[in-house]
Amino acid sequence: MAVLRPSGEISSSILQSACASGAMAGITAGSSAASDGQEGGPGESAPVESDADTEPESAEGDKGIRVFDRLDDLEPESSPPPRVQPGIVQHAAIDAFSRMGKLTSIQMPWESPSVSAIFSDLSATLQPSLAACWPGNVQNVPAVQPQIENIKPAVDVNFVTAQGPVFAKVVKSRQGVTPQQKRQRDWLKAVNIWTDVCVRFRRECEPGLAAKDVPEQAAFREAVFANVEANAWRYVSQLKDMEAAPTKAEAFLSSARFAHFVLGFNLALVVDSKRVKGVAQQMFAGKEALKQALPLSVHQVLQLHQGLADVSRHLVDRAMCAYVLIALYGRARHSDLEQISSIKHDHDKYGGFLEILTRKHKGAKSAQKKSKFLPILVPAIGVHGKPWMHLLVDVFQRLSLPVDGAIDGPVLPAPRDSGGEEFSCRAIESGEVTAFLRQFLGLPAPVAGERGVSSHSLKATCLSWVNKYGVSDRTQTVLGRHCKCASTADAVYARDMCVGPTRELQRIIEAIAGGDFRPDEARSRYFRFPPRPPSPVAEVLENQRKDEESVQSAAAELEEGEASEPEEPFSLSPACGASEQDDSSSSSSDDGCSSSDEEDQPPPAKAQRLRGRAPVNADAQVWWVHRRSKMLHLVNGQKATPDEEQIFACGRSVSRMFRPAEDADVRGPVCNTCAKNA
DNA sequence: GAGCCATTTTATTGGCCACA
DNA sequence: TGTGGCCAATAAAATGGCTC
Repeated sequence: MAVLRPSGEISSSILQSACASGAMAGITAGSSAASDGQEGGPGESAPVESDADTEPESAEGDKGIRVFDRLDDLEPESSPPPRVQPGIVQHAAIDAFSRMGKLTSIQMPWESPSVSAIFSDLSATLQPSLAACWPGNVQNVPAVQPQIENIKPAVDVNFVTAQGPVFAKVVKSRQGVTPQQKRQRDWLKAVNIWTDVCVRFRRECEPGLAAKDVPEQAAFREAVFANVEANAWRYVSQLKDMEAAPTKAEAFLSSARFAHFVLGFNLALVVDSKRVKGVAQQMFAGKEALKQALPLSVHQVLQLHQGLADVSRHLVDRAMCAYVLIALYGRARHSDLEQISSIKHDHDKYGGFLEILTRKHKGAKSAQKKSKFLPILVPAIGVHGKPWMHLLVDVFQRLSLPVDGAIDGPVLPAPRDSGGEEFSCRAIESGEVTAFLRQFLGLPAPVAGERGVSSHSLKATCLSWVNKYGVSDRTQTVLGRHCKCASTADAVYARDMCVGPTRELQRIIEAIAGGDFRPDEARSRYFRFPPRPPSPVAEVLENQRKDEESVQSAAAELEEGEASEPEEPFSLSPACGASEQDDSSSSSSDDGCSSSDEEDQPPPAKAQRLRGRAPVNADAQVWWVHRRSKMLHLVNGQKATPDEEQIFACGRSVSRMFRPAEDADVRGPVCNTCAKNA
């Protein structure tokens, strides 16, 4: 009897029940990664329900829940199963079973047109008998349905199509589904599909278990499953001959691995097959070269600042400009801002940061990382040399959008109508941000094969600047918010760790504002020559600040005789933003503090390992070999500049661990990534 | 057939882990 | 510690279905 702890192992148990026997090896309860599948699913945050009143301990003494030991348990029983105590994961799995009869997306091999023609006379007996036949009390369990807001489509949108606010042209009319609800819906769907596969496999493919097994079906089963590796190889070979998408065979192998290692299908011959993997990799190597989103130019960022400050524009357009600037200066993915925890303001008209905390981000995969906040520090001074946070606060407050304290939702929800007075609970989507950027900046749609400017450009822009400016690898790594930076630090430490690099970014932004750094120019003209330190704008503002500080200090001494206190945080009142909008022509951050921060910084970390493709000149390819592993790597043999670091096509740097390959080396193993990128 | 929306497919990128 | 490989999350493009 499988006894399940209320930790969500029901999903694996059900799949185990569905899979265990014959062609499918059983899954060890409690060890299956399927139980980990709730990670990232709705079970991650929802508490497991308990019902101690109805759930006495099992005979084994485990306070678990007996759900289904075998699939046979799913057959109608004269007496209902003794106990059901579903938590959210259990609900999901039960709900998946309750929907089985509705699922038609999975086409079993014998249902394909060609094979079904052969077995057409068996259609009556091969009809999947998947009508739900669940124990009564299971049906009584309230299935977890996403509480989708406004099931009726929010089609109360009557967007202006001609001249009008940009957001009205790019924001789509969609159901108001929160990011959590969307995540839960996708998760349930995945559970449904895999459960469908498992149950139908067992019902119809295992000898003796099909409702009405017939000789023809058994023969077909034998033909298909007795030589599963050969069939898999024929399939991927066919994909290659058909010139299918380069990743399709790899995707097939990934599915086979999941089915084998997680669900317990006995597919070892497939996942270990050299020839299947070989064909998949040959196809994968045919992928087109990497085309990353273009970073925004300084001029385009200035346009966004202008849009935010332009009072003649629609408030929602200004809010979207502010959102884009937050993502840009915060080096945030669109998804990082989709479900934030809180916003904290720590800035004044001289600089500082907007601090956003989020727990839902791309790096949050392990349970440990999910428990940590990802701090996003946004510099308060823009490339126009002025503070801009007060405009953000002003616009958001006018729209009644939360901009301080706990948020627990998206930074910018999608407007519900063209009036921009109401907002849906759903977050603005990445596609809408991309469309807004292109519309607002007047950029044409990228030509086929190019990425152009997209929401990805927001994360890439500042990182491109710091890269061109030549800051340390550690600073780039922290600013890029790569998880390795926070892997050994708790949330508070990670937040403090970001301050120094973000100040460094602020100085780069000020250098751009002062004209000392021009990232959009050719490499040889990035920096002003001769250098002009410090910039007049920064100098004037610094003097202004010192003057004000001296006045405040003198006043404080006169009044209280106390030591000067820290500056007050930036006022969030609308009046503050409006009054200070125009009187500060430029600004700079506190360089004095940043220098001390630099001294406190730990020694630079080792260079970040680059991933993805590095450009390789087809006419100048040189193979190198790793001295120890004898693995061959490909490098572009022509440097753009003599001091340029050489990078392999796999993204690794050329080091003394490598040497140019000789004839004797060419039979050695080849780096798959280099081969793909060649 | 155009336009819109939802879904599916493909591409990108960072994390994690095994192994030498 | 360096290296290779796999997985997961996400973005964006492609596709399909529906309505007018």
